[in-house]
Amino acid sequence: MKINQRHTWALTTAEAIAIQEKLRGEIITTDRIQTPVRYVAGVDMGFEANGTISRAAVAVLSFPSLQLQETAIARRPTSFPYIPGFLSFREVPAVLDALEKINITPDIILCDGQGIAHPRRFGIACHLGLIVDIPTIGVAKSLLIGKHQEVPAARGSWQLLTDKGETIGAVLRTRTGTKPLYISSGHRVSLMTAIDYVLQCTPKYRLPETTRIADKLASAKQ
DNA sequence: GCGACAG
DNA sequence: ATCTTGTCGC
Repeated sequence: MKINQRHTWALTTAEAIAIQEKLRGEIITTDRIQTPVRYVAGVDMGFEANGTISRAAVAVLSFPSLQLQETAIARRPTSFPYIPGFLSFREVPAVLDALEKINITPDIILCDGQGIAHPRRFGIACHLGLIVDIPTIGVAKSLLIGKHQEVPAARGSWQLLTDKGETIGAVLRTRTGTKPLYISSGHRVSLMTAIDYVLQCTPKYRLPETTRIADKLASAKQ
């Protein structure tokens, strides 16, 4: 698929903050999804050589059948350190390389990390969604920011995630008795719709099938 | 100043 | 994320 970059990636944290604060205004948190949704993609990262090489993997699955359709892997030198709040500057460049190799344009992308559940409301799902202009959902395995009440143990249970009086996402139990996932709008997807798609993509395990497959690809070097 | 802190 | 074996539990 085609990709139109919005800015360069060799940045200081001060420049990164300026970009986040500028681009956050373009984020759409209501549904602007091409329906019916036929393809859902998952992206995940792996690192090699003490973290100096970034490896991104993309898996495109059919929806709602969740059958694997296409995969791609991309490698490139890591150019930004891991700093909480700036994950997209470290991971998005390699993810874009991998997405460029994909022939099927996904209708929705599930990202490994937060969407607007971020200190400046601009997590990796927002950043990626804005650049590729495809609906994105933030699916994080742990909390970055926000508070929430205890989530009941049953699959499908969820609680709102809030910060400074704002709703920024939801904490969702995708499998009974396992740790919940942190869901938030990336771009062009509302929170309720995000919860719905994440549940439809987790028929059996805690993590969405999309990210599970991308995860295997990103780990299985090659 | 003291914690918290996606992957 | 990554370094790493066996082990506890459904």
